[in-house]
Amino acid sequence: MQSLGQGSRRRIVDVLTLSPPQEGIVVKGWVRTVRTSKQVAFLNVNDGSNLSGLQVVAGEDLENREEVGHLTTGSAVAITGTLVESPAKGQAVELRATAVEIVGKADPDYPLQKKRHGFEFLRTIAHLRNRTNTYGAVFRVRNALAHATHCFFQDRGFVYVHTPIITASDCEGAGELFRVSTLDPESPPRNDQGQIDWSQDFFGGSTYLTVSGQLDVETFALGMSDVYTFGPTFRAENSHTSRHASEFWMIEPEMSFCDLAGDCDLAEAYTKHLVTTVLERCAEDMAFFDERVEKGLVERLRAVAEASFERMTYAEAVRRLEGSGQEFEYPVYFGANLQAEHERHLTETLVGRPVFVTDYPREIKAFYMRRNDDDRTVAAMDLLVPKVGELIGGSQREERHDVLKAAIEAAKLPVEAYQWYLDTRRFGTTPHAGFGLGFERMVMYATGMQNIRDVIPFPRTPGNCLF
RNA sequence: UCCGGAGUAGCUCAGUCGGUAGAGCAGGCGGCUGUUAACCGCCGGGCCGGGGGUUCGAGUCCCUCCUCCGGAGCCA
Repeated sequence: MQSLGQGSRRRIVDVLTLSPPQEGIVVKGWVRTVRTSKQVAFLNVNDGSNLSGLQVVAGEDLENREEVGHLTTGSAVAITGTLVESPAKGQAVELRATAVEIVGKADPDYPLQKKRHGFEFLRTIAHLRNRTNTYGAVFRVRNALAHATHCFFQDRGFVYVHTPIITASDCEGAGELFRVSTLDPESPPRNDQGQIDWSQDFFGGSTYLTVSGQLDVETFALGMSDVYTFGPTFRAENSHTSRHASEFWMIEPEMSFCDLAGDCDLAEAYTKHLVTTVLERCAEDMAFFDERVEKGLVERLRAVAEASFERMTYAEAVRRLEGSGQEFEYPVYFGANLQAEHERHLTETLVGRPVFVTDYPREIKAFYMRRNDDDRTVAAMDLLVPKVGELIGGSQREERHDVLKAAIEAAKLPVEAYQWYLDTRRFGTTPHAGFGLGFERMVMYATGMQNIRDVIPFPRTPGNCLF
């Protein structure tokens, strides 16, 4: 039996690097366009390995030339032929077909056409949209960013920790949770007071989908030094914005024996590594985004790769914003959470490049952030970047047992549920720090795409869980 | 959840003052000396988001609901 593995075909991106002529080349992919004239038919075939695809020429001598000329967009084909220099403009080489096997025809109602579609429509056919120029490029870049993430941390000796998806506690009070339950919703068991008795649920108590792997990964840092987690995260927030999804991916590194400045150093190096890698590895796709999605994108990213990021305290940021003369919808004052409009103005206008804002008032930050000596701020940092706003949020963690316990109590969280977390502060605690990066935010930043639903393969948002 | 905008052919859209529903692309058929979002000709294609109202008459005006988009909040 003949094998149909990868060995029997070549990726188009690789074929394009060969110097013609080359006989006996086999490519397989999907037809993007068909142009037919009396003698010749031209197919643009794309296998997802690059943006431009390969021009295939079906000449008169081809046995099934008639059938090939009637191929519809979206059909799957396997082509054997000779790679030759192209006599026409538009491409350097083309594949002169000696055989075209029609592997899978596309019905005439194939929804993708040889023209621009709106992103809104393409979201309704998320199972097919990876076959378009834009989404193919998005998902190649997304892949490159994921790979670059692992390379960056692995090269620095970080251990990849798979933190759990199902959790028992509302980790940090970060947003609404999705409950995980196997109880019968029609008739759940009830206690004496008539309330649902969650102790009879699958795990013997209430469980939820994770909103952050941070607390779990912290415990690994306090034993394995440098670690990171990279996985799906879930928020049941009813947000209708272009920047929020109910299911998204998050990268959370955590380092022991590290302070806030070291945390910023890592965040800056990581961001630059991602940007540099994607410019190098996805040059064709990035040029496409630069031309069709956001003019000046490549230049903007290059500047990020070379700039040194500004660092300023929250207090200074507030002073700069107050003194900027800019009118804001929401007032700026010490103690206020920086609004999206403030963050954008700071990084885009006042600083003009990425900026770390550090040392926020402790009232507006999470309980686990380390209290500063001034007693009113915590060792938190946000990385703000032009166009997107907050890209990374991190902090040095509170390593002092009693201070942490008091913070949990002050936040009105159940101390019992955090006993395991507090344990790490009793058994060899160390200063440690980490941050979280919403992966889709990074993909948006790198591609210039404006909507989170267009950078994740199958977006989940309130009221929408198709595919 | 709040504020704003939009729903017309498979897609992208036009539709004047309220008076019989339009184009381009896609699809089908044919033509064309190697095309580049090819080009030329012909053909098929509509619950004008749903419901209610005003009117002799509603895609168009009013009410209501739904969905989508943008922004805000929440956050990543």
